Amino acid sequence: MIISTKGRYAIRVLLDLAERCSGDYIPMRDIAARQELSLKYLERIVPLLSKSGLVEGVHGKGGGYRLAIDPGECSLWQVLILTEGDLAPVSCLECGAKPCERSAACKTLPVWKELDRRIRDYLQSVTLRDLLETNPADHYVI
Amino acid sequence: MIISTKGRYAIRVLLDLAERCSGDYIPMRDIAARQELSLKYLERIVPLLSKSGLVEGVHGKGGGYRLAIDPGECSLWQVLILTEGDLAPVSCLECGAKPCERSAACKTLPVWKELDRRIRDYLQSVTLRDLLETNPADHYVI
DNA sequence: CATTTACATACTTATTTAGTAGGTTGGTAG
DNA sequence: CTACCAACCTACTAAATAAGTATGTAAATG
Repeated sequence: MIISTKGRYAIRVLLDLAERCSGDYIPMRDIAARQELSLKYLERIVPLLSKSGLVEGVHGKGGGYRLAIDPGECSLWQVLILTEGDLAPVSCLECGAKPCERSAACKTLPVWKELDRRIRDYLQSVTLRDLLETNPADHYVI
Repeated sequence: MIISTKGRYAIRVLLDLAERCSGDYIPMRDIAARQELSLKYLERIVPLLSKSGLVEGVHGKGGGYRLAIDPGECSLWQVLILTEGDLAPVSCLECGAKPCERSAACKTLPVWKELDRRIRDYLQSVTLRDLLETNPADHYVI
């Protein structure tokens, strides 16, 4: 598993916000209820999105969150690196990993790099808007 | 991280065996030394490959392991599912995960399925032989 | 029978995951 | 001004996973 609940929930919150972007602020309490997720847990996740300017939060009555970006301009990759920190498929590619002495001769490293690239490419190619337009019923398992 | 040391070490062991497949049995002690990996840890990993017929082990003096398959016929995916059990990018896709009640309406699920498919496709497309032929120096980071 | 090597089981230590608990800060309505 | 609401912060916890170690047993060879 590369992507934990943190990243998945973050995307669901953003989609929920995108689906009802009237300009009003939507309290996390509502989103947690709709998405059937722990409010307390979401309250730990969403500030990560807030700090990076993906959403803006307003305190107090009538407050809540509002999408601060165009869903078409926000890729899943962008969201996931905020919450997961890193999506490296192997620990040797994690940012901050101490450089491996065998890397120059490592026959497997190129595969991990290519896998990493493919994962990043795909997740960068999918935006929140793409998911909004998705009708899950259109997809069937092959 | 989807792929732990278990899977990565398994591949390195298989490559080591493939590089010197004279028909002789090669003791894990030698491979551990060459690859600079813990012998004891490898002794826990390699039986997984042995049970599935990727390698054959022979006890006693002159014993060790020998590749039992054609490196060109063995994909990395095949090796990794043996050692990792599962390479699902999200827990909802892990085999044995309890089916999610929201899955029919879940707008994110198709993305995870497609990501899963791309990871599997790539890892199925790379064989041990491909890695043998690899000269790591040919690859540069972009 | 002694040595060598594969194979098995149980433990350990650190980290990560998926939250909970309990508060503080800032803004709104009455 | 005060009650309320909602964002935000910090610390904690329980369970699982990762990455090994330790200590054996089983089988083959010389």
